[in-house]
Amino acid sequence: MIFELPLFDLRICNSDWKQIPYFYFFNFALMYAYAEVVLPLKLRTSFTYAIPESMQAAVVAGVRVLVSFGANKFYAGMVLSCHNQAPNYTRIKPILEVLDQHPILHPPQIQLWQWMSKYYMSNLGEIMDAALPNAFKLSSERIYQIKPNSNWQEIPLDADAQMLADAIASQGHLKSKEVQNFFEKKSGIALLNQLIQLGIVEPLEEMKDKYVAQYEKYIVLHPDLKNNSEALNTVFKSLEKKKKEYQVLLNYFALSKTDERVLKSDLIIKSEATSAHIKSLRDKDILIEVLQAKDRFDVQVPKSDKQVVLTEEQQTAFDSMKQAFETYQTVLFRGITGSGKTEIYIRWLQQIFEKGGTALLVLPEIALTTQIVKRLKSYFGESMVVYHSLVSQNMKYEIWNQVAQQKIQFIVGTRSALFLPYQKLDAILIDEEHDGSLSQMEVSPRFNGRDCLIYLAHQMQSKVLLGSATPSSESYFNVLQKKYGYVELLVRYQDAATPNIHLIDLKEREKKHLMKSLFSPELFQEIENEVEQQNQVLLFQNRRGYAPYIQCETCNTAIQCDQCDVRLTYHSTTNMMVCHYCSKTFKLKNACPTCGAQSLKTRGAGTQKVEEELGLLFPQFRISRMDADVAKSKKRIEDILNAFNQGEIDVLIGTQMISKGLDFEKLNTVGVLNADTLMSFIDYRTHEKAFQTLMQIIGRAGRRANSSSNVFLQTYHIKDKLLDFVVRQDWQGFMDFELQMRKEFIYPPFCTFIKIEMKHVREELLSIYSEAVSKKINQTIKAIVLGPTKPMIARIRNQYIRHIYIKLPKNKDLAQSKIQIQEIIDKELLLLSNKNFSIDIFVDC
DNA sequence: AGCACGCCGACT
DNA sequence: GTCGGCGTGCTC
Repeated sequence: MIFELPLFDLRICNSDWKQIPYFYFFNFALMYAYAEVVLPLKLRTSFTYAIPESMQAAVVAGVRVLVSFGANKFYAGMVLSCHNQAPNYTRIKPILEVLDQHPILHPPQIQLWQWMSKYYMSNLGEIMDAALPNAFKLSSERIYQIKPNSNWQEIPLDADAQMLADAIASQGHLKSKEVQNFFEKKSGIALLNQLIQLGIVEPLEEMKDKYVAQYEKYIVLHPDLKNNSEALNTVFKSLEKKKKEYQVLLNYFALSKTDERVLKSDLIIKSEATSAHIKSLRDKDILIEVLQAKDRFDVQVPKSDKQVVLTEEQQTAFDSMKQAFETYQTVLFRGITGSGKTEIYIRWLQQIFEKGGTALLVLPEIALTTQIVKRLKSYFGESMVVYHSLVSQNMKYEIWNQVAQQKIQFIVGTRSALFLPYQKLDAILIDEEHDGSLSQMEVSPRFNGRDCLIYLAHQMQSKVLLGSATPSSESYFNVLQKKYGYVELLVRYQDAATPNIHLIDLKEREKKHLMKSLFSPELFQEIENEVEQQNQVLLFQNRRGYAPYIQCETCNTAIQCDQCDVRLTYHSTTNMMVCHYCSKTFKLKNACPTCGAQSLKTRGAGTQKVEEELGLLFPQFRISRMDADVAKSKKRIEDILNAFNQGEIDVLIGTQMISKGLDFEKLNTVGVLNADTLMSFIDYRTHEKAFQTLMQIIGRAGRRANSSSNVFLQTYHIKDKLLDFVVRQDWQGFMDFELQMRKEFIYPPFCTFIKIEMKHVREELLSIYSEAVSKKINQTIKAIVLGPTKPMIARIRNQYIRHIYIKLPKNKDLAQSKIQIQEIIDKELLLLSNKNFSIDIFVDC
């Protein structure tokens, strides 16, 4: 015996010694026969692939591999682990190619994905899809092309087949979808099969990069004209008769002050020109067009060593935060609006970086927080990297790789930044930790980003700072449970006055006929006074459109969407009725569809109506509106905010969108036209969200020192306890009350709350299935099971909906219970003839 | 998810 | 009689 054999586990080699490669004995630690691979599909399991000998060294957890899947698909999958546990099926495909030289995930991410998959009952494939930038995603697509060397032109074909063959030949190739839709009415598949059988066309799997670089057109002044005022003068003179082109050139100079590259679309909009005008200028060698990949938005500020100066109160808060971190890994920091939370973040970050540490700062939707990004950039300059949904795919790819190689010290990002491949983070700061934009609710995987980050922090032993003016009930509960440390900062920076809050009883004002349209006399008066003093007003109405519904005065029916159980919203800008749930639009009718009477009336008020009514009352005011309809582009949002900032708007009307991050000097008055729309009970979180939103809106007013500011809350429910807490700005009181209610009625954080949403086009089938699942869960699991219930909106896009709610006790059985629930859902589905159910599971949302 | 395979209505 | 509709099951 010359060398020692490593310990050998007989279970893992299928007791067939011949199968073990000889080098197995020499390099035991590196030799694995199989890899667990996640594919970017909605499948519940990972898949086992064989690792070819030649790839032994290259296939490790965290690299992407190219694999074949099914009859003829190829995907880039992610290796989760390598092992020698032979699966109990025979057909094991080999990995075809290793796509990454170095892992693009580290152990904390692999752990996180697996935790998320279990905790949120979602598929690993979906998590992978959500986590990776598109540049890392590859999949094959079936295409059809003319067989090389085919003598198809000599084969007689009927007219349609000939047309299809010609199309394929001229296009090079067609996709299945394109073939299907090739002929107006009938499908082209049959003809395609004919062509394949005749040996004219062959199917092929084309690997396609899902990532398409986003290019944008920029306009630059022709180099000959740069710094050549003489030539420029001549050019301007030559354009005297071409007014539009003259305009365009003028606007180019206006826009190019900060950057010589001006976005073509900006220039066109600003000059109210067309691309023809620009083309004309290009032809005259005055402007040139450049194509460039979309940049990350770069705030060009040089790095400085400037120190933050903390006020006495801020310093105290900072010190107690540091102290709290001695005991706790996570600290909740409650800093009221305008108290200067950012200064404290900056100071802490500076201390971390001085020691060579790394940090992640997560902010809500970055679009509205450019101000904070600019400020951070002025402190951290180039060492700070911004990562959010608007960053180009190119840049995301690059940032991802740099993080994986630990080259980045400081990331500022939105929710998606939590997936970056950190190996170690010293600090994770989550600003507005209560904010909804931290969780992904719309599509699976549905997760709470804050909770994922806390899990991640646990993996990496990072300190976590949760900041908010109105912390969430979950985080506050953790403070009460002594799981988190707690720090407050309740003094406004520079003694800015706290706004006065006026509750206004709409019932009473209406009874006395005091209302001026949608405005109480108090709010009306205040708007008038403020604008006259050149101050600005923000009006909040939580509904977009003109009227939330249209009702017939004769038969009292409201007009509904034909595929959802939802009343249609009337939009005055387009003169259409819109379903806010499926986005279907309808022409406005004169007569009631139910009784035929011509007595349709708009009911309620959306932002468009507020805008119109206000315009009628104050025709001289400059009024603007910001809601999802206006703000379809980031540019549009910025334009409105800039205009408001520069005092070009007197009154801004908006939905939730305007409740966040707006800090304006001259904004002293905020009006909430109907606070009740926030409070109509939808789920157990409604009150908490309403409280947070109202507090946030209040925070918009009076961020300037030495001036009194006013907030008007109009409501029909003047006695509502929630409004009482809002008026007193009593977060603590509200939370204590809310937690008491949650405890009494057993809601989170006193249980784990799971919602199962089931949909089907046939209501009877849905009832049968949902009843069965509910009953089974009730029998099998120790939990409170509610439902199935018909939700308030019981049908969307022709699909009927049922909800089952499960309150699981927070104990050791939790993970097991979730598995059981999933099993029941699957098993009951197998018992049914029709399986076209859509089932969505929400955990903790 | 996507795609192949399989069983029933409206057409040549 | 077929074509092609969708409903069902499988993918390492």
